[in-house]
Amino acid sequence: MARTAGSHSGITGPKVRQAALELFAKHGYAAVSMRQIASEVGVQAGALYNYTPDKQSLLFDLMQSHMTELMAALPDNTADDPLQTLEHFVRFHMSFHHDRPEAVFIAYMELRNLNEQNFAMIEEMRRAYEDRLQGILIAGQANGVWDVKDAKIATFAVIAMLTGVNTWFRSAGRLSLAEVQDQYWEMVRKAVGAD
Amino acid sequence: MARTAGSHSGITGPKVRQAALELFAKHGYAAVSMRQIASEVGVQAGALYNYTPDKQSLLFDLMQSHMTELMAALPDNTADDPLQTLEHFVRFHMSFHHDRPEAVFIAYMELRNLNEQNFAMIEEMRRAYEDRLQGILIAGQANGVWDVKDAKIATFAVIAMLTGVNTWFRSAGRLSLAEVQDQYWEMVRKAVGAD
DNA sequence: GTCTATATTCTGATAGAC
DNA sequence: GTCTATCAGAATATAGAC
Repeated sequence: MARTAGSHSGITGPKVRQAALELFAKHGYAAVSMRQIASEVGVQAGALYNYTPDKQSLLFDLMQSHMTELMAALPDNTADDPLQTLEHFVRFHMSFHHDRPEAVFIAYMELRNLNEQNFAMIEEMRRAYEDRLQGILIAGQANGVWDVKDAKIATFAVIAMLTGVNTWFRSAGRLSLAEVQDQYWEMVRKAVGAD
Repeated sequence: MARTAGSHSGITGPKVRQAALELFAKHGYAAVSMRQIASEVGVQAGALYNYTPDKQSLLFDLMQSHMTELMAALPDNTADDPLQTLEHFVRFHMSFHHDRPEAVFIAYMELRNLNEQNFAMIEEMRRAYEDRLQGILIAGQANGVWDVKDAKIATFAVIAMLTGVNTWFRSAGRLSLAEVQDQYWEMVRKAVGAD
């Protein structure tokens, strides 16, 4: 998008983040230059440094925002029925991840490009999210609603299965997201041994 | 590892591939320079070009070798019992992927760094592999051994679930691979609705 | 087959004008 | 807040000596 030199849109900050999100998701953090991001936004490379101290912070901000939004959007585990709580989690995870494929992709692919301190912060947020599912699985186990041998392993299995949908699902395809959600929920329900 | 300048080990080719495998898996294709690979091997950067025409070919060779080995190692679907065939696939997938974490990581993470033609070749091999699992699921469905609504979706779900083990499993951890295989097989068996 | 040296282009980041 | 110009270094790949 061409811009008049020196003009002030007032929304350059968000545009920088959006351009970085798209380019990092498409080509990878290491393969994208600050000049490419600037070109996408419509400014010169130097102007980016009004919005981020460096490239690493840009990546971290994107990942941190994503994880914060994920935790904020996650419904509380307040349903009386563990089976219903698990179903809510499954459907929530699938729809949330479906809505932001670029951020999800970056969150999984660019962990190794975070510096040590930033990596630790993102990992902690990821663990907190996984703990929510693990808590649901433990609760249902305690109540005899289902039968999982090891809640931690089941947590990993379910999250990997659900997140994998992003690699193949396309809205224009054979099935709607709702249909895919139904089928994944059925597989999860059976996998944990619920009736 | 230091090397005497000009010495001829006779195994530089494999060492180049091994160094690239490790470095690409650890830091990502785009983040690794030919100089880094050369340094790991113990030669100067220019010498690498006796073994690969360019960096892209090095990546492609690693991924193609991995997929070729995967297809070659995959057992034929010749068991009489579909349930046993599926169990063999699950255990094979888990142990094969456990044995070569670097190659698996690269095969999943670096697809976007392949050029168009190389990408098409790798994708075709991946599809052939997925088709093998899909064939198993369709056969068991036809025989009434289990009940999967959509074999393609179940294929994606199972592969994502199994491959995800590589992101967390460590041999030194709480559980052995055999124990994890048992638990994943139980979850897969239940998920497809087999007795 | 490996070396050294180099061509050419690109990189993240900064300085100072406006 | 954005520009132009620039620094210092790193990138892939090649050429030619040995």
